Amino acid sequence: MSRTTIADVARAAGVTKATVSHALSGNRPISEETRAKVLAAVDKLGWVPSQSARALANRHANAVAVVLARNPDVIANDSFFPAFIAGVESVLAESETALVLQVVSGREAEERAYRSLANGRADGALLLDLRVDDWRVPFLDELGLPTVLVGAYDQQHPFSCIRTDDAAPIRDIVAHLREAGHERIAHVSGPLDYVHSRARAEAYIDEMHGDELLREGDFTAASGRALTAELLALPERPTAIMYANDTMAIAGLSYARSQGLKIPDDLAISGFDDDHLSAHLSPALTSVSSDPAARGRAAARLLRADILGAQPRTETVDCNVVHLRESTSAQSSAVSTVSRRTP
Amino acid sequence: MSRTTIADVARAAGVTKATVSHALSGNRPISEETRAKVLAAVDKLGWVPSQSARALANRHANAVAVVLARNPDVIANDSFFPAFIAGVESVLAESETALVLQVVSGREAEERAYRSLANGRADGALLLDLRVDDWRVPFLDELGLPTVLVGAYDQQHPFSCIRTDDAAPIRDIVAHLREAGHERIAHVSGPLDYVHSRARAEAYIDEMHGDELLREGDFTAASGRALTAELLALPERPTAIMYANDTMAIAGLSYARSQGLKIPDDLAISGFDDDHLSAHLSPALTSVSSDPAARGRAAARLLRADILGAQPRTETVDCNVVHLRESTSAQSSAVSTVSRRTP
DNA sequence: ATGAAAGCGCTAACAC
DNA sequence: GTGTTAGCGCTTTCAT
Repeated sequence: MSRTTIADVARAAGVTKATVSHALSGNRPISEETRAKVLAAVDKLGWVPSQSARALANRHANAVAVVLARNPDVIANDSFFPAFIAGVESVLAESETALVLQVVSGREAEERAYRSLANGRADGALLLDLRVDDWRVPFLDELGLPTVLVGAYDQQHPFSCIRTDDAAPIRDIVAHLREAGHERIAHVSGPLDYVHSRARAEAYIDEMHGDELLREGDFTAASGRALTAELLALPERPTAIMYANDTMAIAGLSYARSQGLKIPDDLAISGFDDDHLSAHLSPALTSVSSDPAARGRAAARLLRADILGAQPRTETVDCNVVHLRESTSAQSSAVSTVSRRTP
Repeated sequence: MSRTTIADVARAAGVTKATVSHALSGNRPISEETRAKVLAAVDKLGWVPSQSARALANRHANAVAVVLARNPDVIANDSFFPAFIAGVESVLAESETALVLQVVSGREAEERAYRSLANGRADGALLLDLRVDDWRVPFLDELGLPTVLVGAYDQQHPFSCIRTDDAAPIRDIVAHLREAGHERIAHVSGPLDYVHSRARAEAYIDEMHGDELLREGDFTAASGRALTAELLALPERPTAIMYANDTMAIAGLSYARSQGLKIPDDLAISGFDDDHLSAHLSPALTSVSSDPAARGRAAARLLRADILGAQPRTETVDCNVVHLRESTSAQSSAVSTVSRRTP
């Protein structure tokens, strides 16, 4: 418990608290001589300003927040999140800003969390896992907490936003599958109230002219398996299944194999998110990498600007790359990594 | 920016600030009647106490910290970290405690980070990636910041500690490989100044009676590949390689294959950390799962107790489970998952 | 260029 | 049982 305060420093330097404060912030002219004395005293006492006192006086916390309403288990198996956070941190580190992470369960807890964040714990928030008509958007607007939406949120909103084109890679994969002769192409999506799940599903529906072979999953291996079973039990079963993440894809792949199907010859399979091991599976899994770190960096930069008072703006981070691999190409073996930037 | 303060609530309820404060904290007797009035006013105004003001007055932040001195990229590809954080959060959520995550580069930045955390940003810290003779241990002791060491730190220290037995799974795998007839067993470790890397390496050296086939990697795919190349170029090449994580193991596996070796017949391979896809690789990768979430929960509980003034104590969380799979067993195919609790 | 003093919003002695 | 008041450690007018 560092008991040294600005008063101790002031005393040691033979000046007042105000002078110490200004010597460090540069908020008013200070003679070189006294500044040197102050700096020496600071150094000698190893003083670091109290974050809480500073936050109270300044009305800002030097911290930004991410609130996750997810189940802790889901966080553990998500490959997007850690990379995203890493990207965020790489920007925040420049300005010695901290990241406050809060996991909540239930809407009431989440509201409390945002209220208390807005009340001195954080200067802004990053909103993930956006849902269609997300209640948090108007709520945070009312709280007046600078916020950046991470995801293509289409409703009215007053915030900065990091968009991604989720439709393009889906269309690309459909096109690829069709070239390979597939006609009955299914899609196991994520929960459709997530904006990104919906965007992908809509692109799929648009390409396929219908949702006959669309099934709504929840990103877990269990749902991947169950929905694959359902699809394969159809009178006319699909010959290809596109999954909304790699976890479901692999669960589906295992199930299909257990039913005696050969991948990709009997059933083509693609994932999404491109887990760092997916390229090493056998067959290597076709997937879409999306550079979550780049999105984290962009989001953090936008949020920093917003906090400093910039006008909110929308930025599209186009980093989806389709990796076509063995699991969708009957001529197997070759690890054909056709990378292609989405337009 | 919620402008409502405790004073507004007091006015609305027709009482003073002190009464409001106590009505909520229960720190002194309050008549049911006024408590009801206060609660109603709080509710009506949607008031949430200012974290910064409270932190300043109370000298505690309702937050704990994790400082990572890692490169952001490394965070993104680590399967331990997100699960650990998820475990931590599941405990912190109970007490509405926030987690402050800070990524720093360089020792000076790290010292500043801890100083400022100790100064009102956090009530305690979780120390990961422990190194032999870690400077942070005496440093945090001097700062007086309650801390929990996550890892088997053997030097003198005044903190609570979450230990894991890293040696046992290594011995198990060596034993398994020997039973399969292997004699030249190599180990590609993590950086040896990490206590867990060292513990594993020492167990290996002890089993093998030497470090002839030990190579020090850094957990990246690149180092896995390079050191595998080095080992396979040896006049008498190893017939088995144990890697300190799955990423290096898979990189090594790919390299070995590119040299025409069959896995596991020509070369047996094991990893560590049991990435959630490792069981789905082909051959399925022998690895060690370690339940990072359980360690996160234990660490958070210990830290909470420490902050509340409990005596520091050391707890061993024994959750290492060896998963023997195809990559180490010549009779391939069967996904033999021999799970076995380490003693 | 520097000092003095008034808060920031909350908690907790200290009255009554 | 409730009101008054003095801080917590910093920033920032307002003086000088």
